[in-house]
Amino acid sequence: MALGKDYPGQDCGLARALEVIGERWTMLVLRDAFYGVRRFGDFLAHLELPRAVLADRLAALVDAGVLEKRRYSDAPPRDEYLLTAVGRELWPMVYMLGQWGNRHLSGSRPFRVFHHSTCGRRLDRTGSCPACDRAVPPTEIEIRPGPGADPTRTDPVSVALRTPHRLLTPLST
Amino acid sequence: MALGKDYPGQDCGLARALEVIGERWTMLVLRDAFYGVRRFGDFLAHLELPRAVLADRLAALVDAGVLEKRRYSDAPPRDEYLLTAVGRELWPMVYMLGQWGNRHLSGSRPFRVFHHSTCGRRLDRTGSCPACDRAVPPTEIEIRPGPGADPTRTDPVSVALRTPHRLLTPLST
DNA sequence: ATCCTGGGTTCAGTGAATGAACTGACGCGC
DNA sequence: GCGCGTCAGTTCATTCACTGAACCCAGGAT
Repeated sequence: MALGKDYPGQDCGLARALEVIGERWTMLVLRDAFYGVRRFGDFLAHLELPRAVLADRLAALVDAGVLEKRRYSDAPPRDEYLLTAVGRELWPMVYMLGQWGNRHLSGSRPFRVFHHSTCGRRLDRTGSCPACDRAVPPTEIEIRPGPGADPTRTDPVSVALRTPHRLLTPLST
Repeated sequence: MALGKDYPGQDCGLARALEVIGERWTMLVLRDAFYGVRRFGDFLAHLELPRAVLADRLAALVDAGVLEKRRYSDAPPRDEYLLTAVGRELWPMVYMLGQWGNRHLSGSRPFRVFHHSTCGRRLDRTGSCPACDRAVPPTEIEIRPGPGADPTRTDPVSVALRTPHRLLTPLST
């Protein structure tokens, strides 16, 4: 968002939340993090956003405690970005917003569908399993390609997501 | 958001949703609409955003079918903005994001608290009533001032929200 | 020694947000 | 009829964030 990313006059938790995750691209970065994306280059290729913006967003999310930057290799030095416990609490909002968009704005052909990995049932619009009758945490969710998925994309993330995948687990490599 | 508000490469319901409600100020406009704000001037005074941005956001939300513009007076000509059924489906996201912000970013003093109007119990973090054990629709929610509310604001919306108020019902005038 | 890869930073150009000023339709008091 | 006030915008110069391309640097690989 341009010119002042915060909302100083709003005495409201929503305004505080939007100051952290309300900027352009940020929610999509988080979505990818839930999908298992951890590395700068993977975010970059999948989201097709300017590198400078990605670097800024990742740093802001780390700063806010939503992501954690962790070194997974010293030679060469490589870092990965992981959702913290605070960040993982955002899953219901990310999921429900995506479902809302699918229902009303996507011609109702879902791009990806989400199943409860332990029982196989497809999640309802609130993110609950109709069989188990409870909200399913992201660690128990399997993402599968849906009928609307774009088959032409060749970036590593799009390719990896063409096969079923458990949320929060890394995307190969 | 600056320079392209959409995410053309993202084959995802979340991206579609963010193109509609992901711009700066838009979620706060929706929050106010749930609180009962309906008129241009009330949004303007409560959100303290530039008039041009408000006009743009309201028009975009009407265009997307999230809000409905309805004439409530012919002389003088006056319109009000109401949430449509599609827009009202966004309540869980607005509520849960606000709760997440309260928990992690607001020093944990909530600005406003939400109760189930039929039984009086305070809603949990998912927007459900602990007593009735179900998700509460916004029409059954009463908003009350919380301990962190700013007592210095004098705009009509802030003043009206200092007394308990049912969501989606108009704020006096 | 040179190339390649991953993960950035720098920088000019663009376009959206800002805030103040202006417009226009109408109601009201005189 | 005339001025004043209100509501809902539109216009416009300025400011600042996003964009995309170029550049940088560390550490293998060749």
